Amino acid sequence: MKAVELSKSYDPKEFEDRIYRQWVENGAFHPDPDGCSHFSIVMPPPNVTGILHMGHALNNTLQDIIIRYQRMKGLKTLWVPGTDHAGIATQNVVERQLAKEGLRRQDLGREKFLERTWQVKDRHHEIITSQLKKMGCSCDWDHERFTMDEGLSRAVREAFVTLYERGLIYKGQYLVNYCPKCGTALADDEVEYENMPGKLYDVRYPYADGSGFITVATTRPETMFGDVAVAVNPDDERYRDVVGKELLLPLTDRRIPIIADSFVSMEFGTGMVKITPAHDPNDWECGRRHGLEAINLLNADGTLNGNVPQKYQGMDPVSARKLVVEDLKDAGYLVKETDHAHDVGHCYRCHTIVEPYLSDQWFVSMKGMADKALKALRDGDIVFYPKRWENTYVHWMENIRDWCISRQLWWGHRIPVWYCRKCGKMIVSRTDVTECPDCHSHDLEQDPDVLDTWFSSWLWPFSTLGWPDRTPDLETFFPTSTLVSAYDIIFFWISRMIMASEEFTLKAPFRDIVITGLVRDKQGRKMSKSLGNGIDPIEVIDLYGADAMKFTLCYLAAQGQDVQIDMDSFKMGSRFANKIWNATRFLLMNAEGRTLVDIDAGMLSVMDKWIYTRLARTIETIDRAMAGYRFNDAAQAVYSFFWNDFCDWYVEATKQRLLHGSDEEKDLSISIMIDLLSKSMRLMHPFLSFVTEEIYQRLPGSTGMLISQRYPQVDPAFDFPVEEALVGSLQEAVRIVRAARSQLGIAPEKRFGVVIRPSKDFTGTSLFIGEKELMASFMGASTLTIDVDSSVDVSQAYPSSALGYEVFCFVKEAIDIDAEILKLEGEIRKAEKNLEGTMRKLSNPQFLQNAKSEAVEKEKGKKAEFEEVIAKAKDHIGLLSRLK
RNA sequence: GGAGGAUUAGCUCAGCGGGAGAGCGCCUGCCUUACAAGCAGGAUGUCACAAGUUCAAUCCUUGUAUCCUCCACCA
Repeated sequence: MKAVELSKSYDPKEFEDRIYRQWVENGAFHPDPDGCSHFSIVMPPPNVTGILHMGHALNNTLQDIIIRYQRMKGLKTLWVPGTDHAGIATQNVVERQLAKEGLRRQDLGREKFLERTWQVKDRHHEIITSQLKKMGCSCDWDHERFTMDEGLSRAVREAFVTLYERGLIYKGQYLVNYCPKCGTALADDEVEYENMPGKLYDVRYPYADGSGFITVATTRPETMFGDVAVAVNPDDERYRDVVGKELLLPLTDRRIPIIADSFVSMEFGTGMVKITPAHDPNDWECGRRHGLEAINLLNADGTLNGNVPQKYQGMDPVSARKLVVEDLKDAGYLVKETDHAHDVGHCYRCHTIVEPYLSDQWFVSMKGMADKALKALRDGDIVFYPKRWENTYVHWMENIRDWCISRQLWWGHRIPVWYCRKCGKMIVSRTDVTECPDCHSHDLEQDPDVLDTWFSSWLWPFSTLGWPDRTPDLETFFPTSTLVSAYDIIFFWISRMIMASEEFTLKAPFRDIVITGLVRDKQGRKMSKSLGNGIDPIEVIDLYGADAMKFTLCYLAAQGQDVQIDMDSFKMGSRFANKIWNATRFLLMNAEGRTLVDIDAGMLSVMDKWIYTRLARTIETIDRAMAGYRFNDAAQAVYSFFWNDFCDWYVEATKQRLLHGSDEEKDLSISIMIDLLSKSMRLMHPFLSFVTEEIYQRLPGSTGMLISQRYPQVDPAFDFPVEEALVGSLQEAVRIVRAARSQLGIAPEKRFGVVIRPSKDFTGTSLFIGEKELMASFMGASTLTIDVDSSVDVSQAYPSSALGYEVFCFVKEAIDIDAEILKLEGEIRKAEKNLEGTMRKLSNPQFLQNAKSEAVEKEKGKKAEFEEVIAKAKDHIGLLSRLK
């Protein structure tokens, strides 16, 4: 057989792109039509505002691992990729560009602005998909979607109109969170609160009848022009008599009443609150309870409007506050100001201070949907990994508020509502409307607002599969199997997808919800553009390769925990990929000219049996880990199997046979190794996709692509637990001699005699005798004698002990006898202490009664073990003393 | 004000009822014809603190401390 040679050093650049192209060209990412059952994932669509960061890399790495694993398990797998139009965020990007040219979006007009935004979308989309490909994501590109493509736009309209028809969408004037910079309403959860220093102002409001004044406390004196009352707690003894009296609002001459409402805290401030319904959510509620008017003070750009005195008009609230405070002070109304830190809402996109703003908006009524979503969890239709996120989910669902879905933006799905300019009729429609059904006028105007981005992404798991049509894809792949997402969008996205799915399809959108941690830098800070501490996945790939990145992330991704990394972290994965490469290179070198033979269990040596058994245990570990989405456990299992078991022990043990054996031995040996290597490639493929594919295709006997091969399963004919344990003893003996050599400072090239003296009941004696040469070579021993009956005189040797046997090294000249005796005495003390603990347990009747029988047996075993250690150590001290 | 997470080797983190682990770093010795991105050996831990449950606690319960998230919010 002519073996293919691997290039001398591992260079992922040489093959990663080529392999990816090959996968795509061969349709390897398409669902296997013959797959037994389906397995599907929809990718959380990245925003087209930017490029992918490490969080995306982690997220998509884990999805790719799951998908590749399930695909190799023989399932019909589909991974749907796509991108999100990200309304506010993308519009902001374009507006920033325009600002650099000194333009506003209004200067371009809606149509031109959208054209430009589509260009930005296209550019970022291009980058994002190329990044996903570089990472090796095995998503089905034929299924790629965009939240504003034609099909998804239709789904959005369908959802909107259906909800409207069910009475779950309504329009009205409400107090909403409003970002003056973005010029749009925001949903409650799009507001981020930040603690900021501020002042609490005590302001006098005089009675209208001139009989004195009361004092209110406020952090926002500039909103006083919108005050419609002052409220006190009805149980507040201090103010019982003043309820119902009228006040004169300072700086104006408006009269407002004092009312009683139990939301007012008696402890805070003066116990008197100014009620400004148009500018505070609590006041809004209070105003509604008392039938009070709401006076809006703001323009759409966040400046003060005509409802405030002339001199403040057009100012922004912060500057107006200063001036109002000055004026109050001058007029003698300001009693005092105290420092008062409080949380101020900011826009999650542009970080401007958000104002409560009274405006006409569209809302979705959420309560009923939340109940269904809660039921889905209770019924076990959805399961969170890790489980603790269920609390967060339940808490949010139980406290849900109606969702403001209209945005005063241009980029997004236009609200499918038309108004007749002639008769004023409102038409909600799935299709574009050109004629009023009532008055037949053609003078119609579509609602200028667009929908919240999340109103399209909450449909993602089924809209991407063809909903509202009952497509074959929808029939086959919905509900999807698993969702992988970071915890920061549980509310925005995950919860809402569950609600939408239950509402529109009567099913949960996915069963398993895998919540990943966030990627942080080594200082534990979230990676962000503003901090400049982000790591670019592409830079990692350029430096170390996609496999190195993927494997490292997987290895570090303990379920739900944040991962802290820097550029150097990826060396770990890189070294591992390099190790795989070189091990393969060695085997292929030795495959040159050999004839591969079929392997059956009868041909196996004890080391062969051992490594096959290690493989079986590793497969089990990975299956268990993957079933529970414990990716780090799976990564650890493949790492230690391949590196520690396969390379360090098995390949080393087999080298003699491979390099110096007979032709038959060489043929058999290389055949087994190629088989193991091939299985290892399958085993590792989900975690290191490129390098395993590249290697697999060069292995003799390989057919097709690795990506489409079956995942290894435990083969009972190649599972030898007894031999596995015996080789464990053999390894221990080797370690003892190596350690003795190292600790006694004996040069590597120095060879010496070793005697192993097994105890009578040791089960490994015949194995040791059979593998004498192998052990001697591992130990660097010149001779190895294994002698149960102790006919060899060991009085001149350096003694060590293990469970079941003793090891004697003939290196008398190197021994520091006194130091060794001290060491042995230490060992005895330690063993005696351990023995004491064990004896305490064994003499405790409660332990014998209550503990599991395995625990008792183990304890008995330990007793014998400690006794053996002590006896041998004492014996060895005797031997060493005689050496003096 | 609620909820959750973290606290284990110098660093980053696994483990989570029955004798403390990994990677990196460090020390010692080796370029042993796959790999110096390597091989062999080694050192390092009151498993945050305090009580409790248990025959047995790094692991379960409660409390404390420090750090970090999220949610709610009294002007």
